[in-house]
Amino acid sequence: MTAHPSPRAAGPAPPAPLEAAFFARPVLDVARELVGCVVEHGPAAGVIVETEAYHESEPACHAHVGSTARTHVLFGPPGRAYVYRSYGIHALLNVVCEPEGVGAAVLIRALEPLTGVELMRERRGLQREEDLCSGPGKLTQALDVELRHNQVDLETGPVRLLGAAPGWEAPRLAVGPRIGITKAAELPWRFCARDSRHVSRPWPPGMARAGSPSR
DNA sequence: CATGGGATTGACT
DNA sequence: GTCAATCCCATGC
Repeated sequence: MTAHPSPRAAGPAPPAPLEAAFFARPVLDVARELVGCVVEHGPAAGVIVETEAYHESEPACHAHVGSTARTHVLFGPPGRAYVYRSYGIHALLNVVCEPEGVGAAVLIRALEPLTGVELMRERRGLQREEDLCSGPGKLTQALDVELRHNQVDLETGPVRLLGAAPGWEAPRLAVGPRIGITKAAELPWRFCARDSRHVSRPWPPGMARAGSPSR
């Protein structure tokens, strides 16, 4: 608006899109490190505060049955979206991981709203910020992610996955079993930002915790 | 071609 | 705490 824009006037530089090489690694590493990264669709974006890992070697993963019309994308190039309909109602967003040929993905389970919060409120029909993206079906509604985004390249968009948000470079994590599954339910493959009020479910008391996203 | 099972959510007892 | 809504798709006849 004025003649002397300061480099800091617009806030920190937005993170760059994550590249395919980031996702072409063990799915557990990617699931841990995605906490703190940003999902963006047009004007709406949020910081990932909860993920789960899925791998073809265990039966909770859709890729466990092999490559079918539904699971084909899971075996394809890393960094693409796998979006499927859950319980006939909700679209759930995953990122394909591991090298091409290996069926694996990270489920994005919850976000902390970052931009476009009013648009999220309209889409969700709710006001409380903690209710907008605190679940895998909620965040897709808030970001308008649908089945048409299946197989989208998350580096180029329109739905994009960006690097760590400012201040989220190494969030403390809580680790525990995945939610809502009956098979391989014992594996501790769920990763949450510790103490976040935007996770899909309150953290059960006495559950194992870990301090750092990696190493 | 018929059937059944979900990586959920919101409303209700 | 319980439960129904609703649709994609894997499986089996």
